[in-house]
Amino acid sequence: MAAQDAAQNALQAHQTHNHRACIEDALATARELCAARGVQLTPIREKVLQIVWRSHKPVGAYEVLDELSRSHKSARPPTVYRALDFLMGEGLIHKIESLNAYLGCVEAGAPHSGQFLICRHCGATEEIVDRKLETALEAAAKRTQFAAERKVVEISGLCARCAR
Amino acid sequence: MAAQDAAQNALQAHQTHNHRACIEDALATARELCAARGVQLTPIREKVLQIVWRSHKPVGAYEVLDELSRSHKSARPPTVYRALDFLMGEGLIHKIESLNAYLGCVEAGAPHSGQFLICRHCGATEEIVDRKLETALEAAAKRTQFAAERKVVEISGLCARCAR
DNA sequence: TGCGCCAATGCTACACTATAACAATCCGCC
DNA sequence: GGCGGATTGTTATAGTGTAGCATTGGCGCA
Repeated sequence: MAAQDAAQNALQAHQTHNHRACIEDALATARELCAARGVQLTPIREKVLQIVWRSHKPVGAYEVLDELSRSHKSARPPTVYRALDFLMGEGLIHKIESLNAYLGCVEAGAPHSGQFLICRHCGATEEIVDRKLETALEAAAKRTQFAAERKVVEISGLCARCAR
Repeated sequence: MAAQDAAQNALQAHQTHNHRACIEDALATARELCAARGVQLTPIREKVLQIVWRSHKPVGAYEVLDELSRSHKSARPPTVYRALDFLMGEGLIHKIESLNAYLGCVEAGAPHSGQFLICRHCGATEEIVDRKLETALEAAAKRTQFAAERKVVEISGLCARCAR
């Protein structure tokens, strides 16, 4: 079954690393970063960050809400969007515009717009940091004296595993 | 007033070229292309294309619907989305993911994902065709054996006029 | 002529994504 | 104790997009 294969691929992708550690790293980094900046990583915000990090697939806001509701019964859409906005503001997560979904940032702390490879089959999304691509973006903007602020780069297709 | 200035800038941007001709070119190209491909550029589809081309700002689907309703009273959301889907399928318009809005394609006929410079002040959005950027995108994907299909590149910031 | 097919449109309802606006609470500080 | 700012609670609603089935209209063909 194709859907099963896709799920399997995503699962294997997760198994190629210790995802529990992956989440813990992200949370630890977030705690340090927030402490250093004097902003509050409240329980709700931390929980939302954890939910977003549960997989390497972008997660929709209402999916976050469903999950968050288990521990915070009073959670409503604004609860989630506020937390997501905070986390984006601190550079801890990214929004994937072409999916209206959110993904943990692998370079938390370094302010940047992300660049993403999104597999349309298994959903796994990888954030890449490509200096040449960054340079090309800057150059393209500069060519028309455009002052770039945010750069959205989202490449959809098939990941190596799903393409075989 | 800032909003007035922005509107003024967008207006001037339009005045730097003959936008009426601009629209007519787009419609003529679309007609030729559809005829050559044996697909139907129906009145609704043509009207939607014209509405999208009314400005160089991305237009929301419901904005299109409002406008379309004047000539087609029975128009409903599906009417608009079907037309937009058709036009995207034929490469006549692009969707700007970060705005959930649609923009006429300046390179109709040549299949491509667009690259866009979006001014957050006046809203004017320019489609650029940057070969180096394209190459950098391909290279970035290839690096992880990712089979790229669609590439979303949307740079937000301030256009030269609004940055002054 | 009448039938069947297919593309396009009509139409209702609904799902999903996101925000406005105001109230309540908590907590540190004077 | 009370003030002020940040956070969360709460209700309602705005904005974006699709499912699903009915209807129409043109075109080929028996």
